[in-house]
Amino acid sequence: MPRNRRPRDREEKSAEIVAAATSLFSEEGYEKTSLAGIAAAAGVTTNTIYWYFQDKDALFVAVLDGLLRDGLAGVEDLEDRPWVEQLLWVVDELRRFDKLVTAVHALAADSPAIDAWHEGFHALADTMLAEILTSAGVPEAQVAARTRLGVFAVEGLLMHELPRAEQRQVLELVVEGAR
Amino acid sequence: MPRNRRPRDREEKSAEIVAAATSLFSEEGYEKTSLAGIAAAAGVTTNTIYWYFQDKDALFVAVLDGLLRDGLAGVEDLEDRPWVEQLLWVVDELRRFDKLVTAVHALAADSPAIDAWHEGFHALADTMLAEILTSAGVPEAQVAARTRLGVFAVEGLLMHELPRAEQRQVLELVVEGAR
DNA sequence: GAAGTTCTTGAACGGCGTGCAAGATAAGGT
DNA sequence: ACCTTATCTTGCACGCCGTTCAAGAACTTC
Repeated sequence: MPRNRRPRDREEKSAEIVAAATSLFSEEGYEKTSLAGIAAAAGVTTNTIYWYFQDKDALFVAVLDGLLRDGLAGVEDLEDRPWVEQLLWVVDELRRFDKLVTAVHALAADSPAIDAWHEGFHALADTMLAEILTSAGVPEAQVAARTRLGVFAVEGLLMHELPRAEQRQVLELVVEGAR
Repeated sequence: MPRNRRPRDREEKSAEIVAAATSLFSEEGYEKTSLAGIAAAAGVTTNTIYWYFQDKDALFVAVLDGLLRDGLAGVEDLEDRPWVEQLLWVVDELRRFDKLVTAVHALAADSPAIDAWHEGFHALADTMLAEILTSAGVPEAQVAARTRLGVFAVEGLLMHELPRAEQRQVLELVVEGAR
């Protein structure tokens, strides 16, 4: 009884599909990207995708996981910069995938898998932002509420284009008066 | 040369379609609502919708316009209440249509009609919130930035469920420190 | 009635996500 | 060397979607 064929293939092929899906989802958005298009870009058949992923949502979650992993890798070397600059960096980074941001919010209500990813992402984002605000001098009693406001501010900046100066103004208001 | 058949029908029928579309869009969201379902609920054929509206997006905009008109009608009698309560009322009101909120953000990038409605809505919202903040004592120089932060806060509260007390905390931060 | 406009429908198209049964590929056991 | 078995790939089909177009029905005016 042979246990497997080529244990390597699984990861490689699925990574190729995720790569193709990542660029198409990012460029065209979730709804306008078809599995047929992803399959063609990855050089496989549509149905092959179904061997590696349960459905379109599961593939989308895999894309999100990959982007999050890559994004976290770039966070390392900016810990010592001013907190506003850190947030602006995050805004710039996420802005490249603004179509995915709105897609996540739209799909979370219907897809448990995407909803779970969304909750996990916010838990992580809340933790990181709370640390930033704490080291920026926000008193402990205010960190929770200001963290939520900060997350809303970042999300707002993602979905509505604003000049750099006004982006900075909005972010500064998140800690203003907190000393 | 007969000029028209029954000038009344146009508005009545289109209003019936919009009514059916409003409830279905609100309950199921944009993507999960089919024109066939709307047509059935309105007692017409799918293709009849195309006589009154150019496409699904145009019908959606008509739904948004109707909801906005109804919503503005309820705003009148709360001008003298505290500004936080006013915003919480808006949050409650919009929360009933949270699926439409995410849908608008997701569709605006692809549909010029929806994008135009979105911009118009924000122009209106900015004006109203700016008035509220001004009469709440925010200095003129800070009104613009705090208005934007306030809009982001409201949108955030729409898309992420929070206990009432924390909703109030977040909103209060929007003017805190402004005197 | 005939003409002409307004509204409604039937039939069809291409594309979508997805399921299922058959086929290819390569490993292990004998 | 074969045959079994697990892994992977594909072909084919289904039902639903938004949208189009040409044909028909309903009604107003002449």
